[in-house]
Amino acid sequence: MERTLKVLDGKWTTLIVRELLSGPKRFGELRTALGSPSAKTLTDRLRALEHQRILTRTVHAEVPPRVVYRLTEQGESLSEVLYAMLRWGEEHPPAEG
Amino acid sequence: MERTLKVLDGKWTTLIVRELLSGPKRFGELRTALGSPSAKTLTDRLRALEHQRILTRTVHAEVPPRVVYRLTEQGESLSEVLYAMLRWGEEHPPAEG
DNA sequence: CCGTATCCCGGAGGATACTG
DNA sequence: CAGTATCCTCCGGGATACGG
Repeated sequence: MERTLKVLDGKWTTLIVRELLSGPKRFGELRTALGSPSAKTLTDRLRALEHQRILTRTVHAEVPPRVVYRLTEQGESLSEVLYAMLRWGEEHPPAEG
Repeated sequence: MERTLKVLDGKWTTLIVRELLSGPKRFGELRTALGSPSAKTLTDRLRALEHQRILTRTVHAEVPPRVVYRLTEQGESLSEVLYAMLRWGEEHPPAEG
């Protein structure tokens, strides 16, 4: 469990993975979809996920540059965890004051 | 999903829930089992979980005092999420350097 | 035993300016 | 477009001392 908690650590990490479950996305697409975290923060999280082999980073040599992030097989397997989270959240709305 | 992320937020929260899945525990038992987080931190997290109806806090009027934390039905239902985390962690060990 | 009250620190994350 | 480079803020969490 500690392993999973470490991989999904950080304010944006889980949301990044969720976003990529619907297919590879560019840096800018991710920023917009997530609600515009700072570029620094997004870069930091993406690099961490890359080092943990959760996603791959592909730079296309074009002008302007195009950088695509794609989940690895390991990354996609996190869908099991995210789906459990989704289910729980749907079935247990916040308590009233 | 945001709901689940909010409930499980914090360095110790998920581990607290895991610990309580094996049955109600006292404050001191939790501290020991978790590896001695500070009393302040543990109290903060337990209070947050209590407000979110994930667990209940029962004070037994004895000397010395005995305070027992027990998962609610909602809290126990988080086992689905934690189990998915456990499974993923077991099946995907850390990548080599 | 189970906290509360203070004080403190590191580091995640944001704001802004700049670059290949 | 997709970052880097800097600087800064905020606050979760730890350390310590004390209280019911």
